[in-house]
Amino acid sequence: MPDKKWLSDMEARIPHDGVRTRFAPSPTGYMHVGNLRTALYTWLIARHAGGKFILRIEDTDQGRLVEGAVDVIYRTLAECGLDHDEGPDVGGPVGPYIQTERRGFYKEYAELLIESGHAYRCFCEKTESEEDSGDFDRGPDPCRSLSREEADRRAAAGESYVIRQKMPDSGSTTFHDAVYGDITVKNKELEDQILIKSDGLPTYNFANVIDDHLMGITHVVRGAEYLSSAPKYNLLYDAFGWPVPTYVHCSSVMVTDSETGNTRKMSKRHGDPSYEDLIAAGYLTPAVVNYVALLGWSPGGEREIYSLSELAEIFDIHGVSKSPAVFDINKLTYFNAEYLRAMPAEDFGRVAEPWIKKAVTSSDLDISQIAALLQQRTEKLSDIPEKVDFFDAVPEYSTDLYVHKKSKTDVPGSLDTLKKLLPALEAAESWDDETILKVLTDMAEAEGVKNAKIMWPLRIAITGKAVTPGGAVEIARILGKGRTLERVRAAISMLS
RNA sequence: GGCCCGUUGGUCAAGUGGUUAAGACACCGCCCUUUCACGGCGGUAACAUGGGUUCGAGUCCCGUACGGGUCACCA
Repeated sequence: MPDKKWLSDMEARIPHDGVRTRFAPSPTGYMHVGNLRTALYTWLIARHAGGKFILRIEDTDQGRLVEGAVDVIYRTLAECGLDHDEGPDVGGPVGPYIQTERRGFYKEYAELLIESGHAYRCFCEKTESEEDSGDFDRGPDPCRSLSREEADRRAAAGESYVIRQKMPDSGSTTFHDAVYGDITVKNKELEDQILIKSDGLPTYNFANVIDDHLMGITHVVRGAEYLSSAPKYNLLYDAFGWPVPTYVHCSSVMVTDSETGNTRKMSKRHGDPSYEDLIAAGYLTPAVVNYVALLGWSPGGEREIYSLSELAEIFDIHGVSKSPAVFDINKLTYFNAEYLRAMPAEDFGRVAEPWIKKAVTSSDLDISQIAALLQQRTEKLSDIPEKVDFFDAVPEYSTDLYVHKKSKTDVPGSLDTLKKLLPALEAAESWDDETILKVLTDMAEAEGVKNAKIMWPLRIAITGKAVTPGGAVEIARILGKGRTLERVRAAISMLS
């Protein structure tokens, strides 16, 4: 490699201070569950080793930039607690951290490769409109090598050319992956991939190698879709004489297609949930993070609930699985319910309040008391509104609800119960659980029946629902005496 | 189609030559109980397949099937 000043300057900037990992998304969409998992594993590897986690934006595809996508990345990482030590927003020793701001570098390195015979300039005759599709025998594009002079001439004339990596004609390349082990491919299977596009920007495959090296990345964590490109990366590292980082390829996150029943890779295109979708659907960030951590990785024991910092402590690449994992919303829901139940009551009240208010608008009802009823029975926050809508108003309901075998109730019996209950409740001097319960149990005793036979009709009368969070006593308490009596009267007239 | 990777119950998975093949979700049953839930107890359910190697294979090797990935001037 020729010794050029800029080259040694670049090398001099590279930190050698332990583990450095990077999350390198392209700002072209939203954070899918798979992306989030990759980011999480990348972060965990760094934190576990006490190393640095770097954010790099890969925006070399000018045609696919999506406005606001970078903000989604920042916001998601921040919400999930995946803090980065270096990145476009916080800077760092090896910036810039946005690839389009590094465009000058790539070309220089590509030129180095041309000088050493590992790459060549070329002009592709084939135009885009001629691209065939459907068959997989397309092979390399027909192109013509260009000398430097020709290339300069073309450039001056406003015409473009690309720089391709020259693959060896024979032999094989072996690379090591921390998850998959050693993988060997024949060099003749490798195509002369494009390094620098005609717009002067590097391809992902080239920019990645350059940046990972220049940023001192020790562990390259990425999706398994890059596994087949890895030999080409190795060849590039070798051509530059650079050390090859530890590869950590993670299998895909799959989803069961509701229509076909088959599994397929999760994708935005099919409407599979992104991180933001899950949050909007009432899932808690730590639950999502915890679940996603275990989707394709196992700590080995029986425990499943881990905080982010606990995950960082125990994370081990050896637990990463090779086979694709199916995203199971049921299990995520279970994790979410666990997190919801484990929250301090005040915290739950705070996160539940907006969801309760979607259905409960009466200002005189105590939202925190409703939240208390909900905490042990909520799997995801979005389930809340339909659970509590009756607080506002009793929905239309069938008298069939008064028929309950286990409580031994029927319609006429319920009417009778409610008629007797009304004056007893009216007579109550205070309105708390103890008082209300006593009214009900006293009546049950007087009638010589089980408590349930009294409570069931009352609960139906004041809620109009077969299933409610909490029982008759608690709901009557929250409703207040006035509203409870009003509803009992309404039920009596309805049944009469 | 070529190349690469994978395959333990419906799902996530433990398991690194000798186990009655964990555990969790989901599902079912029972108990608890003022509905539902929570909680407790129990249950159904798996090593894709055929050959090797070995005293012995879910664990190692080969084939087959199935699944996934890749074969872009996208990442």
